[in-house]
Amino acid sequence: MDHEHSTGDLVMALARRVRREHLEALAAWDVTPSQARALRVLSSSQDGMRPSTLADELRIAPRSATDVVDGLAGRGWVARAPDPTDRRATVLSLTTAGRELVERIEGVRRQASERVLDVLTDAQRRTLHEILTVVVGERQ
Amino acid sequence: MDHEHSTGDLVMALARRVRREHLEALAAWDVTPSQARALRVLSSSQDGMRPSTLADELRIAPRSATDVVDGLAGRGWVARAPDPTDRRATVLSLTTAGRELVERIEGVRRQASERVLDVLTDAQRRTLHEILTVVVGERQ
DNA sequence: CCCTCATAGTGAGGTTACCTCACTTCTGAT
DNA sequence: ATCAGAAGTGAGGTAACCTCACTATGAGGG
Repeated sequence: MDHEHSTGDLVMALARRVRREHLEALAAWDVTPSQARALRVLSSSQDGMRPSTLADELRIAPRSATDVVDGLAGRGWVARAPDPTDRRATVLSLTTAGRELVERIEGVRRQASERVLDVLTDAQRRTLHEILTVVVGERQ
Repeated sequence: MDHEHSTGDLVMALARRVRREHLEALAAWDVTPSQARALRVLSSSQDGMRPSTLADELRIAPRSATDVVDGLAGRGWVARAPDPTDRRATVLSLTTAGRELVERIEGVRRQASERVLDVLTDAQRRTLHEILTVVVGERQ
C-alpha cells in the first residue's frame, strides 16, 4: 500500500465503508437498498407522492418506480390510493408499518455512520461537518 | 430542505457527486464501471494477476471475474496468458492499449474529484484530507 | 506410482435492478 | 369534439452479479 491517496479517493473509501455498514443493517430487515431509498424519499412527504415523482427523486425511469412500489406494497409498507384530482394518477403513502420501518432504518443508518466516524475528536467532527457542508452545499 | 443532514449523509452525498462525475467521464470511453474497477486493480500489479486474485480484490465471485476479463480482453485491454508454473492457471496483464487507457481514466478521475472539491480553500482542503486520513486509516 | 482431494477456470442458468417501447386511460387546451 | 400529451403499467431486454456443476491440473500420503 505505498499508494498516495487523493482526497477524492478518501471520500470514496469512507463512503464505501458507511455504505457497507448500512447494507448489513438493511439485510437484517430484508429490505433491499432500492427499497430503502424509496422509503426514505416517501417519508419526506407527508401528503403522499406520485410514482412519477418518486421516480424523479430516485433518478430512475417511471416504469422502474412501478416495480419498486410493487415491492414495497407487497410487504405492506406502502399503500396506493387513487388521486381524487386526477383519475390517471395514484398517490403513494407509507402505512403505519412503513413509517415504523423507516424510523428504525434511520436509527440504524445513523448509528452506522456514527460507528465509522467514532475515531474522530469532537473538534475534528465539527470541522469535517463544516467543510462537507461547504462542498455539498453548492447547487441544490 | 428543512432537513438537518448528518455528517454521514454529507459524506454519502459528496461521494455520489464524485461518482456521477466519474461515470460521465467513463461513458466517454465506453468503459463500464466494473471494467474500470478491474483495470485499476490490474494496473496495481506489474507481474500480472490471476483471475481468482482479481475476483478477490474486486470482492466478486471467481466466476464473475471471468466475465469481466472477457469484456476487457474483447476490447483489447487485457491479455490472458497461460501460467508457466501451473497449467490450470491463467495470468492476466494489461496490454499497451490497456495501460494507456488506465492512465487516461486515472487522469479524468482525479480531475472529477478536483472539480467537486474546488470550492474549498487550500487550508480547508488540507484539513479535510487530514481528517479523512484518520477515519479511513483504521483497519487496512 | 496411484489415489484422493483441492484448486483454476469456465459453461449453464438464475436474480436483481435497472432500462425502452407500446399500450390504455384520462386530462386539458383549442 | 378533438387531440396532443401525461400517468401508470405490461412485455421484454440488459448488465453485473450469483450458484452449481464440470474439466483439467496439481500436490500430498500410502
